[in-house]
Amino acid sequence: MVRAMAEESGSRLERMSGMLKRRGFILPAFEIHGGSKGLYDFGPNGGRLRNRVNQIWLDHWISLGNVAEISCPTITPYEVLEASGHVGEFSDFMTACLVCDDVSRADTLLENDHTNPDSLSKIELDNLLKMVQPECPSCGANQWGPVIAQNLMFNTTIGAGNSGRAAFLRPETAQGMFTSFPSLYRHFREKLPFGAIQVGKGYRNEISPRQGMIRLREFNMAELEYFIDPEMPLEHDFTRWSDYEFNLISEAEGEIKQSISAAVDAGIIRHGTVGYFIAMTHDFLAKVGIDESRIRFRQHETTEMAHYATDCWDAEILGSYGWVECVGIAHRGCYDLEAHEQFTGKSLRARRDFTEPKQVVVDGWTIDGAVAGPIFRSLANKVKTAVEKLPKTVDFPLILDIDGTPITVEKEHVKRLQRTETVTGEWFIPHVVEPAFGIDRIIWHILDHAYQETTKQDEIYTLMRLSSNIVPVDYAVFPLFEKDGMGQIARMVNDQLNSKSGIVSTYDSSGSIGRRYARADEIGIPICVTVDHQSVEDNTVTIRDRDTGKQKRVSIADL
RNA sequence: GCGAGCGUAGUGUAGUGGUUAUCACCGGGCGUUGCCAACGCCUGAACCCGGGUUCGAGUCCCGGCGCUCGCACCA
Repeated sequence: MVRAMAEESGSRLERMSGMLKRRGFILPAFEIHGGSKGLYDFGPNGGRLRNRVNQIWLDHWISLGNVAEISCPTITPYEVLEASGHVGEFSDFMTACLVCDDVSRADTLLENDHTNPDSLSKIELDNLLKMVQPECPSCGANQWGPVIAQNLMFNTTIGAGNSGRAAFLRPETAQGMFTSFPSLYRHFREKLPFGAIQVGKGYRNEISPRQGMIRLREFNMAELEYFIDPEMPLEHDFTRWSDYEFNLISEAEGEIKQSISAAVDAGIIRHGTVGYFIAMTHDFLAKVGIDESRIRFRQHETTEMAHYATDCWDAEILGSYGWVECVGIAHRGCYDLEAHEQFTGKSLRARRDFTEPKQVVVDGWTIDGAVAGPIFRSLANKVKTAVEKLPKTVDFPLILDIDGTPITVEKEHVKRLQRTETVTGEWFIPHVVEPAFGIDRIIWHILDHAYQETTKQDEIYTLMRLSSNIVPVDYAVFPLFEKDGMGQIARMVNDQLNSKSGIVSTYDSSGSIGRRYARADEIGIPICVTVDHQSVEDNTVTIRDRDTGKQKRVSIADL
């Protein structure tokens, strides 16, 4: 029984994949050259469907009112992804033997020469490799080429030859939004919370892409980075969802059905904004035609979460491959902005005014610039910083340790510093809540959920019950026959529909009328318009609903 | 990356070394039919790539590429 079901669903998957290829939804890319694993085309129907999904996604988040769309390059300099932690987490450092071309992991080669080679940077590995000259495990030589970060990110070079700058194709769109933070902060008049969204391509050089559209090497992603002040009270309105029970799998409670506000109040969802985005994500998925009963939200185990995240929920969708994670909603704390700030020294902060200004009494020492400056020269600034940290009770002269050098500070080098400052606010690194959508995986499940097989005269009849929000073609126009003027009327109706903005209509006159309806059903065209003999008399046509097959007669003018 | 299986028209397939590669659906044209894959005629379209064995390879062998499944990997 179970086996029979498995075989049944297996062949359904095969028939569906065949149909998606035949009808130009999704197909293997570059197939005439043998194809390439993990790369797919969206065909003439899939292309438009993808575009409409992207557009709905953008509109969905922009409707929040404090979210802006941006677009960043996919080519990303090495340093950006080094700062974000991707180089360390995402890749292995490889080096090629100059004699036999065999590639080895640099840290493995240096295992006997360093206590923790895994922790070394690329430059450190390069240097240590030149110094140690370890033996090549395959040929015994000891000449090594430059260290290259390799694996899950695609390497590339900006510019030509030796002067080129190391770079990657981005593994996610997020980093561009973090590095654009100063511009976003100004755009939003320096007021949190606000968000940046972006749809675009991401690249991961997966070791072994599998399962069709589920793991790709180049994929469409859509991410929102929502910047918040961790100390500001949240203002999320959950009333829209007060009657809706979400499928949640929480770390503590297991599988439960609960409203979002209840789950947030109970602390199951650890942050209100995460809860709000879970609800928003659910609405988006429903809008593009995902079956609501096949959506669930699963909380990451504490051990499975990235070390900096405080809460993370995946939206999982049930389809032909089981439950697949399609959206990740993570509270990332201040990790990303802080990482870029530390790496670049540029401020990525927002300002928070105190409710009442604070009086800060400064009572200590500082250097007397006129005297100490010429004496300490380039160290003067560091001496000043050190002196200002001293308590007011110290006696001079005293010896300070500046970068490992003992410096004697005489009484005439310093002066008392006493003043009262009024501090009106403080700078802090905003926290980030990030919903990240795998568009291809979502599209796969849209197609999977829409694909329906019924039986008609002992044959399998295929119907795509796509949401009219995202169908690639909105109308099909058929002349019952292409004679007696029906063809001309049908062409005119088709032109009229196509001239409307955002509407796509196709004209089809080949084969019997039933065959044309069947073709339209397989693409998921919601409305078929048929021009018949009566149309010639009174300018009416029949319109047929895809899902019910029901027809009614309307005037051409009313279309 | 390792192991196993597979690769034939757009799709699904038949083909155990021997004519011009099977069948169905499919696509296009014409005809016919008063609305749900009807029918007739005509027509289009394939052995993944490269080597080898052989008089002869879609078929056997080797390598590559791709697909599927397990193991590993999957911020």
